[in-house]
Amino acid sequence: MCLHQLSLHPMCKKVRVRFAPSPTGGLHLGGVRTVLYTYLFAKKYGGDFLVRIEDTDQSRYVQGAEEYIFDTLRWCGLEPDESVQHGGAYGPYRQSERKASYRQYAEQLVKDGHAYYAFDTPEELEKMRHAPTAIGVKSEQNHSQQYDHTIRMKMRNSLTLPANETQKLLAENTKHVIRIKMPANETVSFTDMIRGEVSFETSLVDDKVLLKADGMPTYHLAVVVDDYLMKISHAFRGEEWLPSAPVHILLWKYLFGLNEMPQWAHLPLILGPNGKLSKRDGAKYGFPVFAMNWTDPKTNELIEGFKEKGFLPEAFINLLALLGWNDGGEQEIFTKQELVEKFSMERVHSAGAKFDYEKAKWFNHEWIKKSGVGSLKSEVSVLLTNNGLTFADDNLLDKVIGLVKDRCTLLPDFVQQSSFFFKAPDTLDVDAVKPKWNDAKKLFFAQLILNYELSADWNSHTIENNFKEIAAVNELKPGELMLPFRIMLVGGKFGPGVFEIAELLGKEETIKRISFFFKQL
RNA sequence: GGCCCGUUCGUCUAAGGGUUAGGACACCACCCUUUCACGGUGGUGAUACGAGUUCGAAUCUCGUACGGGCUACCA
Repeated sequence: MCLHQLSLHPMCKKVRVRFAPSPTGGLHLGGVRTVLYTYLFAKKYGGDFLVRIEDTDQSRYVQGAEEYIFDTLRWCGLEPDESVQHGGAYGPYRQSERKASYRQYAEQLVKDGHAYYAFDTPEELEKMRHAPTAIGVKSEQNHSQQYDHTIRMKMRNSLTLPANETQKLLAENTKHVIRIKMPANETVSFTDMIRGEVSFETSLVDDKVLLKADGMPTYHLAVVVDDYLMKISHAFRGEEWLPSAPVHILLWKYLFGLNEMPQWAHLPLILGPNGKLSKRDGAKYGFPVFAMNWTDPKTNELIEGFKEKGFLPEAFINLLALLGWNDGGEQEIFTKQELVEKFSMERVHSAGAKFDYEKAKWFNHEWIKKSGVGSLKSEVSVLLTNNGLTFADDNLLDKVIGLVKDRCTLLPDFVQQSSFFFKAPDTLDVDAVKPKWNDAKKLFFAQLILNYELSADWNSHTIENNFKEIAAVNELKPGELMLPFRIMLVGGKFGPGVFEIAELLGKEETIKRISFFFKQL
C-alpha cells in the first residue's frame, strides 16, 4: 500500500494521465505547456497519455477546434496513446458521447444526501444574487450572493420542497439541475504535487451545479466521473481550477472513495507582459500566443501561431518546458527525449511565469543552428517556393541552408538570407557604394571580370585569392572592395561571406551581377 | 468584498540555514569579422517590505504590500 497523498509519484498504480481540453478555440501557450508536462510525466513513468474532449457546453462548441487540437499535438510531437482519433479501451473520449453515464452518479449523490434537485429559474437565481442581505445590498457583481448553505433553504429545491412536490416536478419533467450540497463546516485539504498541502473551508464554497438542465454534466461532475472511469492516476490542469478543487475532492469522497482519487497537479499560469496572457496580447505585442494559426469561424479573425511564425516544434516544446521547469543544472536546450528523461514534478515552479518572446526566439535560433540541413530542408523549401523562388539544383539548396542557417532566428529568415542565391536582387543598395566609388574601383572590377572569365577553378579560395591579387596590383585595399562586391551579388549589406556566395552563385552568374551593377550606377 | 495561490537581476531561473547570491535571454563594451550574424571576453543588474526564530535567514514563522486566479446551468 503506498502513501497515496504523500509521495509525489507513487508507482503502485499504472500511470494514466489525460489532457482534457474544451474545443472552444485555439490552443495557447499555457494549454500546450499543460499537455507537455502531462505528456512528459506519462512517458517518463511509462504511462498512458490520453486526450479527452470536454465538450459538455454545446453553446461554446466551435467548429474545427477539436481537429485543431489534434493537429497541434501532432505538430508538437505529443501524440496521445488514446483519444477520439487514436482509439483506446476507455472510450468514448468525447464527453458529449458519454452523456448517458453521468446522470446515474448525480442521482446517486442525491440518494446519499450529498446533492439535491434545484428548480430555481434563471430569474429567481438572478434575484437571489442581488437580494439585500445583512451586509447591505450586493450591487456589485463581484459581491453577489452565492448559492450556498446560507441560502439554499430559501430556494426552490428538493431540500425545501415536500418530497411529493419534488416527485411531481420531476415526473412532469420540470427543468431542473442537480447541485452538490456542500457541507456547512468542513475543511477539505489535499496535497498538490506542485504546491503541497492546500486547504479550503467548505462553508465558503457554493453548491455547484453538477448536472445541468439539458442533462449534460458540468465540468465538476464530468471530470470526476471520467477520471474515475478512465483510471486516471495523476490529474494535471491549470491553476485556475484550484478554487474548485474542494468540490472535486468531495465528489471523489462521496462517489468513489479518496483512495481512488488521482493526485492533483495545478500548473501555474503563463503570464503576458501585463498579467494574464490573452490572445489579444499577440496582436498587441507582436508575438504568437497560439501554437498554430487559428481562425475564429464566427469572426474570421486570425490569431497567429508559433508554427506559422517560423518556430520549429522542437524549439517550441523546449521553450515551453523551460517556462516553469528546469533540471537543476545549466542546460537549457533539451530534446524531447531528454525532457522525458529529466522531467520531474519536484522541479516544476509554483509561481506563474511571464512569457518572454525574446528568449523564445533565442531557443528557436539555437534549434535552427543545431538542426541538420536535412531536417530543415522541407520547411525551407516550401518557404522559398511560396516566395516565388525556384531552384533546379537540390544540391545548391543544401549548401545554401548550411551556409545561412546560423544567421536565421525564425524560419522565414531563410527567405531574406538566401533569396539572392536563387534570384538576382531586384534593387541594389547603390547608396552604400556611391560615396566612395571611383574610377580605380571601376577599373578593378572590370579587371576582375576578365580574370574570373579566364579562371579555371571556381571555389571560394581561388575567387578570394584572385580578388586580392588584383587589388594588390591596383594598390587598393581589399576591404574597400568587398562591400561593393557584396552589394553587386546580394543587393544589400547582409549575408554570409562574399566569396562563398560567389562560389555558390557560379562563375557566370557572378560575372553577370558585376556587370549589372555597372548599369545601375 | 470573500476565498485560494504566488513573490530572487527587466525576463526565465539556481542556491532546500553559512556562496563575493550562480546561469541564460535582453542590454552595454571590447575582440573576431573590412557586410550582417555566429562565436569569444567582460560589464550593468535581484532576494518586495517589516517583525520574529537562530551564533547565522533568499531559505523557517507571522504580518503587510503587491501580483494572479476563482467567486456561471463556461471550461
